Amino acid sequence: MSQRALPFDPISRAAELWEDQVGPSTTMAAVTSIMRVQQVLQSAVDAALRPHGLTFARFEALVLLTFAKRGSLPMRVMGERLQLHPTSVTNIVDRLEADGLVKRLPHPTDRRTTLAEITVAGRERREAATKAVTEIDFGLRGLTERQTEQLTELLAKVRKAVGDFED
Amino acid sequence: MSQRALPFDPISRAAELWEDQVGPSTTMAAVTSIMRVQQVLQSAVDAALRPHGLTFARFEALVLLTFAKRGSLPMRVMGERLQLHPTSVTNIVDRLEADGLVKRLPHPTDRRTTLAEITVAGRERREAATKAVTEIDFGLRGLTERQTEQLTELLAKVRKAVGDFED
DNA sequence: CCAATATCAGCGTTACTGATATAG
DNA sequence: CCTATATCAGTATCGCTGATATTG
Repeated sequence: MSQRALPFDPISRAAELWEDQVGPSTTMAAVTSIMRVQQVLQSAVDAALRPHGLTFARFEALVLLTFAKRGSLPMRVMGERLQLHPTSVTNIVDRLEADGLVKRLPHPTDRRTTLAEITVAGRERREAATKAVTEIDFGLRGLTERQTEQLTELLAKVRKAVGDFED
Repeated sequence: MSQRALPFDPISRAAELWEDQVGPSTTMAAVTSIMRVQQVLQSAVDAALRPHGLTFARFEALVLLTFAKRGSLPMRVMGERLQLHPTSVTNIVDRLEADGLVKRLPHPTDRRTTLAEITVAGRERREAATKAVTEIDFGLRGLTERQTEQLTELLAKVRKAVGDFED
């Protein structure tokens, strides 16, 4: 993150100037807002996870494996679900494996693919980490339950329109 | 970005499992959604800006300077407005200056501070880049004008609650 | 012969820490 | 003496490209 609070809303200010000098500002304001909030949430969550030796990306990977039937998934599938580049999956699993939270296993039938399986230590770490992030509400504040759901719904429209999923 | 569309909404799916096995999922779903959408927008915007030799961070810096009275601002102020770490400001201004889009100037009264001033080339580049990102609507799709405004409003609540600004 | 999976080396970007020089 | 501003060196994360080995 950084610095202190500004005495005005920088995005709203920028939107006014943009409207005057550039053009319609609705989209620009929304996009800038998402960028800013993401940054805030990311650093809040990372700070909460740091004592547990995890980043949000690694935490998400652990959660995904926790939910998997046998606690394991092909690395390709992990990348698909988490929207990660194949090399990023390799990197994240590397780090998790080095910490003993995940174990690489050969796929029973397809010898090209590698399974990542969460270990007992991984499940324990995931649980402690979950406690840490839920305690700070993932850094998200200022919204009612209803508004939080509204936000998720609006973002789902975007994700769908952008081809994140079909349904 | 990565890969193809999933046949289901991965966040909605994760929320169900989270609800069953972990706890309330409202906040988690919203935060994950923001992270995902930010990622999508970031890569869309960066792709549009790449031909212009800019990243979104550098583009934002150029826009900020465009709006400044004399086209210049102290680097500290830039960091404040853009919520950037001081070393990131140095880095970004370095790159912009190397491309001739910005020029460092001594502050007239306070000799500790350095001004970054946008050049004529910088203004031209900003304009071309603006065209590029507005043409793709900053990567934002699937929302009506009203919904886009709603999104901005919800995120403003968060930014305010989180101390991004006072007002 | 072609496609898929995972890895590796390497590059670019940004965030951060800690240290430093200069100036108020 | 203390604080503020900007920079530098160095580290970590992550995204991506291009290349490679292995397997289907």
